[in-house]
Amino acid sequence: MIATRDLVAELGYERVTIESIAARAHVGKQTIYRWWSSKSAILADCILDGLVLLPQELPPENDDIRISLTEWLRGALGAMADPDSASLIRGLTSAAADDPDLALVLYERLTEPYESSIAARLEEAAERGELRSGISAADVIEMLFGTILYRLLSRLDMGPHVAENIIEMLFSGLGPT
Amino acid sequence: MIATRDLVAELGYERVTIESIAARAHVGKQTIYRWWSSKSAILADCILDGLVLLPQELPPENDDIRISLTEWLRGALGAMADPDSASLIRGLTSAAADDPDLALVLYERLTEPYESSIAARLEEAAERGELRSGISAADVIEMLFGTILYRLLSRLDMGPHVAENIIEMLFSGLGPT
Amino acid sequence: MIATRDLVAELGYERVTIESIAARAHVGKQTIYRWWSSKSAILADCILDGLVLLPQELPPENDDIRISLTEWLRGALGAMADPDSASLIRGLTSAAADDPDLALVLYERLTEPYESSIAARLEEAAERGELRSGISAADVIEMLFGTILYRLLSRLDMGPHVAENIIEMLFSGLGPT
Amino acid sequence: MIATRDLVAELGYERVTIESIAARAHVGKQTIYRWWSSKSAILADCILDGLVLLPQELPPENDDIRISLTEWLRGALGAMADPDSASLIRGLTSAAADDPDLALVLYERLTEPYESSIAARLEEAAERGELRSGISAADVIEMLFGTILYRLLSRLDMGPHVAENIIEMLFSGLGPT
DNA sequence: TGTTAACCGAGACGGTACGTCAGGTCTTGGA
DNA sequence: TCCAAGACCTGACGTACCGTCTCGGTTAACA
Repeated sequence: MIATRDLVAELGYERVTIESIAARAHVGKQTIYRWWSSKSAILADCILDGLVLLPQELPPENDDIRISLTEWLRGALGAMADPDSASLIRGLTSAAADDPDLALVLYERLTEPYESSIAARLEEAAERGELRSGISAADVIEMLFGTILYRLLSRLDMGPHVAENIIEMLFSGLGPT
Repeated sequence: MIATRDLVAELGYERVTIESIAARAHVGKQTIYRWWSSKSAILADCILDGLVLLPQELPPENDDIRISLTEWLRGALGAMADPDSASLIRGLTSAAADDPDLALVLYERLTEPYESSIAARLEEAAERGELRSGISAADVIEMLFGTILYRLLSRLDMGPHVAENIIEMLFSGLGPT
Repeated sequence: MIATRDLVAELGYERVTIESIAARAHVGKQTIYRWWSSKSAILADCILDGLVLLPQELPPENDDIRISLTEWLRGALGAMADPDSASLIRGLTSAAADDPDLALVLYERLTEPYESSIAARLEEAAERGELRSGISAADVIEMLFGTILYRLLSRLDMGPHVAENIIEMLFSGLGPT
Repeated sequence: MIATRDLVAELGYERVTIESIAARAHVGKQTIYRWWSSKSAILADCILDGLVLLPQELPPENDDIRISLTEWLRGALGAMADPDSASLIRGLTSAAADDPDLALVLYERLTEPYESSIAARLEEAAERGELRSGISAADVIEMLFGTILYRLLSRLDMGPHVAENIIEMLFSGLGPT
């Protein structure tokens, strides 16, 4: 529901009411309850329908994997610099914290498109010798998403240099050279 | 306020009402409003007063840094395996997503005790040759906390082997050996 | 609203709360506020709907006017001897003291049925030579109602002999014989 | 308490709170509760202390009793024409309707000063042949006060001609000449 | 084309919690 | 020692939304 997404972006999840959604959509409250059982369920469907924008696709395959990831992360962080997007994602976070079902939907929706794609990219890169072997795409995604989420909630800087730092640390590792 | 912390742990942040806090604390509602302006402000004070338990201290200095971090992470993840603690942290997350002021308090309270301690440990470790140089403690903390948070919200596994995987990846990095 | 009338009779106007009315009527508070703007407005509607009982009709026409009035007054005072009725009327008084609109409704509702009836009776009686001419029915009603009200508020005796005393004084006047 | 009288005059009885009285008088709330048990009790004392204006004393003895009463009633009604006084008396009425104790105090304070005085005047007048004998001062006072109260609550006219009508009816009686 | 059924906006309903106000009691710190 | 100042518990206020439940008016399918 477009009205829902817009209202969450405008006001934040907590401040959006079902009545306000109904009013904004020029729809009766009952019509909403006919299809969804809760506010978070509406959001879950917004996500499934792709109404909530997620970070863009990975850059094309022929790139260096490190550059690929850096650009992707830069794009994702950049999207979060937009106040409405940030507000929306914080709303989703709030909703997911309260509702395990929504959390599951959100998790799958967020990771699915990336997991297979990134897994393939990492594998190819490993074959090209750009990476060491034995790396789990899920772990990488988890770490990157977790970091974005943490910065988002902490209202930390989302500037472009941040992406480079993170990828640098991720690639080089902490161990001695 | 102890009543607040307990209720958030029991019911989740959203389901806690100011009235229920007042009733649990055998206190008038007005007394709460006299001292705090919102539910999240109470939570912020709970955090500042140390009523909300955070993961335990780092292990003793003489350990290998990698083992130190692994154990610390294992402990932190283990704490999140307790449903009440997990519920409390999810509540804090939800509150922080809605209230920038609380987010700031929470962020500072969470990172302060670790930042200096971990920074020192990392520095010593680097001197002992266990780490490469130029590593930002803040970045490490951010990545670890972000990962914990992400797993918590996604209801992912918090088992002990997870800590090892993460530290392994973090130390080795993604780059080719 | 029957619940309102009963509660006012039981507890007195000041001690009746909108919440208690809502609870007694098994109704949400908002439903009451949707239809009435204040407690006194509810009472005004009770009066207009005839839910509040007023003293009975005048006795039949063929009576002597003095006996008629005496009996009517005795009946009215007798009704006030019932604690619930007395409490209800005191409640109306309290409400009327606070709310001019209610006072108007109450005044009209109280006097209307009597004014025309008593006026006609007085006129007939004057024609029969039982009364001197030039008497205003409104003034008589005002004096009788005022006296009842005063006795009611002062918790003075409402016994049957009182009616006779009052009518005696009213008919004979204070002047020398 | 002067502060009370002023506040009642300014705001009306209903809108005056004990807290506002305390604040205006630069006095602690407890000090007020030490001496009075309720807002209406304070007002009762205000009346007793003559801070609240009540109808003036009867005119001097050498007047004709009928003129005396007419002037007294005119004065009383005139005082009620002042919105502040009327509001105050309505407040007392409301309080008396709810609180039998206050009603008693108020009744005694209101009638006492008049009863003995009017009783004596009526007796003298009867001796001078201005009145018929056997008249109860209490009944006269009750009727006059009742009428004033009724007009006050009904928001009826308090103009000077009203006094004359009432006294005329009271003296002449309803019976045939 | 006219009748009927499903749908849906609008919004009233019984509720819960909100944040505020005032009541009456209890504690305290300065005169 | 007294008392203003004001925190405290209580309970009612009037409002915002909740999720449920009728209402009419419109639309679409069938007669």
